[in-house]
Amino acid sequence: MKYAKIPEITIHRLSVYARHLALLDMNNVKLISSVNLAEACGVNSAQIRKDLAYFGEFGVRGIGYYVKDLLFELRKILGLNKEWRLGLIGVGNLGAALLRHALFNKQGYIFVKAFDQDPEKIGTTIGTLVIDPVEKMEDEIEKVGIDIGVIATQDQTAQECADRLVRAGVQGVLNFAPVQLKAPADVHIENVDFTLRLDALCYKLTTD
Amino acid sequence: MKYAKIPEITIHRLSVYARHLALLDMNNVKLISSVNLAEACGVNSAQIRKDLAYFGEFGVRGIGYYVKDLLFELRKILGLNKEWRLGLIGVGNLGAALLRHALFNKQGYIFVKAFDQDPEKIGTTIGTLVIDPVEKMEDEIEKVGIDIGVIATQDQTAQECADRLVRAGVQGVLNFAPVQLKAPADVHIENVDFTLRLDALCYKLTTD
DNA sequence: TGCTGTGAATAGTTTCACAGCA
DNA sequence: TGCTGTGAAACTATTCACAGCA
Repeated sequence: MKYAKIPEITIHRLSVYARHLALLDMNNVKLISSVNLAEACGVNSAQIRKDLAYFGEFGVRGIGYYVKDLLFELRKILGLNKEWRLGLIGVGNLGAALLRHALFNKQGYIFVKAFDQDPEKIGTTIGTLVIDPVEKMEDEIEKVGIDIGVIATQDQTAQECADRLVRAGVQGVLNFAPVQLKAPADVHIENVDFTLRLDALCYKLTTD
Repeated sequence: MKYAKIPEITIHRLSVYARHLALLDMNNVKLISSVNLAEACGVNSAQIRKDLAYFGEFGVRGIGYYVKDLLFELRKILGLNKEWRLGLIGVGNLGAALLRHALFNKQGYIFVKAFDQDPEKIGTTIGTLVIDPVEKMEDEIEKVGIDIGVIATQDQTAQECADRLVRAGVQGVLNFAPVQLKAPADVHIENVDFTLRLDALCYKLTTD
């Protein structure tokens, strides 16, 4: 399935396409052309065709793409055709909000563990999850198994958490702390950093 | 100050550099070379020098960059040398977490308004902010003035909120809803979309 | 000497334009 | 006819390599 090195940005766009296709599918749209999909996703239509071409031929010439089929293929490419087990580190404002966020469960993402260092929080429940002490992180992860660690701690503790996740054998990290985490090359880190986005907005608002 | 069209990605990196410089400054580091800063930020040193070259010459040959000076310049370039007034739309789990998030106030970002449609929430207080009804959005924004609207509503209402913000004259939008918002060209939209990041993680974990 | 600033070379990405096929 | 798939062209971004200067 993976012929060449796929650009990261292509993967991000596939995810956007998949999202829009899911919407179309929900509205019972059966067929879409690259031009229409491109318009909805804010890209050039050749872009979409090129992105898809990395992985195969999913369209029908003269017709377009069958929404359900393409959605299925994209979800398979992205690896979304399975359930992903998440572990949350840091149940502060943001962490708790993530736990309660409906979108996760809807999309095949499921939080199976939550850790915090605050004795006041340990043992309390959010949704159906009991908050465990960070000290038990390695043991608990070993026990239940998680695919992705979600770091939502204070900036200063983020690196330490990442190290513990790595030690526990976790290979994927979603990091909400605005710090540059260091980890071995085989560990994948994605940063969600809204302060960077805010800064970019300020730049644009300042210059134009 | 703005000679040519600056790539968006350069702006993002400047923000990362600024963050690291702030850290260095806090630790009383006076001087840093592009090689050292590059290492800390995970980029090539020529990249840093090129990024800076868009805006001027900030270094000293044979020496490097004075941390305080460069930080000051970067903050000026990004427009962070003023206070930015934010308005929150949607005080759900995520919205409330953002309001309580310390980082914002620390960095010159300040929430001055919060709106929600839920009658149960309207009139209640989070921190020092009273939650206003969405219906009053245009009036209230006119009254107090905000620079950036932060959308943290349900996906289905995000576009409507964006439209109202635009009508109220807001030119910057930080959107947390995983939808592609439409707005006039002079309105700047930045998306914070952690589901896209999660999808990218899944792809990487699936393929390697 | 040891750094920055930058032209030139390289690498990567997007768009065009059209052949090929249902 | 009207779309996809794709080679080629255009554009953009990154890295190299070194001149220039404190």
